Amino acid sequence: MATGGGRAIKVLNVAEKPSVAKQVSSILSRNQGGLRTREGRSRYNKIFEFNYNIQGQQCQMMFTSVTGHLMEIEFEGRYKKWHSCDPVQLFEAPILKHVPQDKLDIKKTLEEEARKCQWLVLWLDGDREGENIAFEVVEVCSSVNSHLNIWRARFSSTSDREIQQAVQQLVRPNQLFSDAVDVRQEIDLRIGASFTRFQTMLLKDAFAFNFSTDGRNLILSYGPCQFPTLGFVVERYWEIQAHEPEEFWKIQCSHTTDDGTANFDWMRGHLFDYTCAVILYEMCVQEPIATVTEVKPAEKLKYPPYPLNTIELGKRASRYFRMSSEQTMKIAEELYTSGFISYPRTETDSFGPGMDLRILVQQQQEHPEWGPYAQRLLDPSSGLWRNPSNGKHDDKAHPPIHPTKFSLGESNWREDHRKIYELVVRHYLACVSQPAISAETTVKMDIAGEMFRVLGRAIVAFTPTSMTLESGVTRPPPLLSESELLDCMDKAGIGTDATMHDHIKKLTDRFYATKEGSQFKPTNLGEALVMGYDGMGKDLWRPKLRSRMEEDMKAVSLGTKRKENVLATCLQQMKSRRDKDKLFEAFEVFFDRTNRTGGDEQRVQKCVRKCDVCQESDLVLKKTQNGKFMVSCSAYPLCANTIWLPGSLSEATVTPTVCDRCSPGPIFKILLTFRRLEIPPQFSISHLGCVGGCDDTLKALMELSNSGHRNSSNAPARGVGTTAPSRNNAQNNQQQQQQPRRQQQAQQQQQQQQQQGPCSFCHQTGHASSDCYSLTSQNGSARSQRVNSNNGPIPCPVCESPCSLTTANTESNRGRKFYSCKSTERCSFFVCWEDEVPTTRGRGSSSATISRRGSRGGIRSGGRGGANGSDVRFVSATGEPVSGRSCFICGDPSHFANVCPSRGTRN
DNA sequence: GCAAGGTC
Repeated sequence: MATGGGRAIKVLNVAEKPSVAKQVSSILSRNQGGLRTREGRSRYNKIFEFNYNIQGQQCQMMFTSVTGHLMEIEFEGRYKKWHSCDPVQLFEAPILKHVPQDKLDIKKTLEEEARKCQWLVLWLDGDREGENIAFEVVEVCSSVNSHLNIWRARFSSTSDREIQQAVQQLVRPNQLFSDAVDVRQEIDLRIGASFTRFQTMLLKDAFAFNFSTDGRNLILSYGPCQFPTLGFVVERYWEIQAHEPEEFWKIQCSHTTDDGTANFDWMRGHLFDYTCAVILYEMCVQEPIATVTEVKPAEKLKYPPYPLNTIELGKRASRYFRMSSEQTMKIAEELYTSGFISYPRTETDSFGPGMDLRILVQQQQEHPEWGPYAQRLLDPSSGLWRNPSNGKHDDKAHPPIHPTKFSLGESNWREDHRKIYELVVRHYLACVSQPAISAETTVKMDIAGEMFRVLGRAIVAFTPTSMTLESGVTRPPPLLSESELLDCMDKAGIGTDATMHDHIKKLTDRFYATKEGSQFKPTNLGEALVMGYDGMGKDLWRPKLRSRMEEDMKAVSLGTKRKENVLATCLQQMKSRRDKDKLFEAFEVFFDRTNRTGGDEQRVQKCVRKCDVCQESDLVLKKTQNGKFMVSCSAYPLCANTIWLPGSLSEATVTPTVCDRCSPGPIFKILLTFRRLEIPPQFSISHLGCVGGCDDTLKALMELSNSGHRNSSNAPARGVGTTAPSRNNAQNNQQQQQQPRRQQQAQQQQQQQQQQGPCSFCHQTGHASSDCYSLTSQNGSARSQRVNSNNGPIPCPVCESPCSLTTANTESNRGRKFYSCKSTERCSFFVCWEDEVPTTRGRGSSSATISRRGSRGGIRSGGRGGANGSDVRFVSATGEPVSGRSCFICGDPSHFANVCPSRGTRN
């Protein structure tokens, strides 16, 4: 660094935001003969002036700021309009970097000041974006003063020590860090703009969307952050949809004394196998003395949270107040600008060594609610104080969010300001506190080898007051909450702490998701988009794409990958991913088609005749995306004249042959090719047809198609304005969407069957010939098993389905036989035999069928219920053996325990 | 009319 004693040089200092310019100026100007402030061209970005000595060089410091990025990138003029080019061209279209209109004031200030200066010192934040902004400032300043000596101040917080150190150890800006951001910007712009234009223009008019856009223009945007965010919401929704409730069983045990009731948890949790649960339950009721094996008093410490950063603030505000992350940031921003809390956009969750943490507590002593606690914290005799533990995040620019000024609540605060301020204060007080201590006693006990546990009770030995076998069902997870969503995004590196809430808000703004309380539910549109992109490549909506990009950016910033290579590879990969068909397929699941041309619906389009309705345009042959052919007016939607051709068509081509019978002409004949299996045998698969009315063959086939012949189109043979697909209104579509998928499938199947007409084999309705029972019986599957029961599994006495014979494998019940119906979905037959299966019922299988299920740690559910006159042995609730048919819960001989009214009848 | 990232 050049040094010298002589004349003072003029130094232009630029910070990323006005607050930093002010803070740094006030630190550096201390004891330097005063700080002067003057206005710049931009009303927010003042200029501070003071004298300072940098390594022996006397400097006249001018300190101003920008407000984040000074420049933006955009496509060259001729590519700006949506219809100016094929969106795919945006992958290569020239890009310009320029200072936008609203930043011109700042640019002017920089130019004016730079002309006067010899040095430029860049005080931008210490991250990649900061480095990129630094180069934007360099570009503006160098353009008016090419002799500037350019320096970079590196500081990780605005503490006095850091700032003093940074100014004495100036370095050069890092071009590689800045390059990484250039790559990110270009990729985001090209991918975002190209995919957004592509899918908006393709889909917007091609489908009838069943929601209101509140008068706004519908934009189907794609972005490398917004899509993974949507993906998290949709993925959870699909998980809920796919959940199949499964029944489980658990032993509930309690003990009541004068002090109250202690409910013990079965340490197995629950089992999915009723048979096994019954065996274990029986063992317990047979030997009901509970032996307490362990009484363990323990002191539990609840540690304070890490210091607060933006993501944690968002998560906590959502959890405590159900406040959206967007609203939280807005309020936090307002509290920050009015000086009550520190800068709210920070990753940092640890306090640096320079901060006076006690002063912040002292400020809070007067508060009526938490003031007394703050006083105790400061009292050394209380032993409450503890230096905060540190998290692992540090953005090197800001401290964790903390209160900076005391307030009892300001007159202009709304309830949300009060809540967020209180959250920040309480979180801070917690951070500097000792852990909370709670006393907890764990009691473990053993009943017949089964372990139970209760927390917080001191019990020594006893007989359980009640012991029951309870059933329950597994439940799906809840919809994704905002707090969970922020967590998912944080873990996957989607967005930054300052932009996460924007990506979340975008989901609702774009009608991709709705917010119910604090939970997100995808709309049909959101689900359709993710489904479409899933077909194009799962990574397009999963967080991996962004993570991979992040890795590449990191490599660019370290110099291990070249900027140009990363850009070219990434864009090339994305360019090839567009797939119209996949998007159409997905949207057709959720929405009805319009006849407006949004996409490439008209794969075949040729004039057949002049339209006989509007008398102006042509009737043309069209093929829809789902393969149906129609002849319709090219003036649609002004004229809706449409003739639907048979659904059994595989191909159709307009020929130059003119019909010599129909008028007014010319009417061109269409070469029709049918699918053999879908038309009656007497018809030829190839036919030169006429839509003018003379063609009896075509009429017959259209008639068949219309009458619900197998695989026919459901659309009318001819109609005006009635050309919509079978799901013909949005409300219907909406209702359908709300039903579980399985139910929809069943309904669709039923509808298909109704449309199919009678089975061609047995001439009965309700099924297709491919599913005809008369065929399956010939194949010797289910029916032959029943017919041939002497050699096969034992038939269930209730429903005749095969039954299984299970041998218990528990230590004390090893060898006991359980006989249950395999059709557990439909039949509840279940019975326990003391000895072997009665020989009169045929030969039984001897293999044990108990199998463990890994993920749930339970055992597959078996049969249940039943009332059969066999030799059954059960025990009563008091432990006495009950022979014959009695219920072992209440002892009533008229029913079995599994249908005992005392615990409710199932099935 | 499009992205994501700064910040006021």
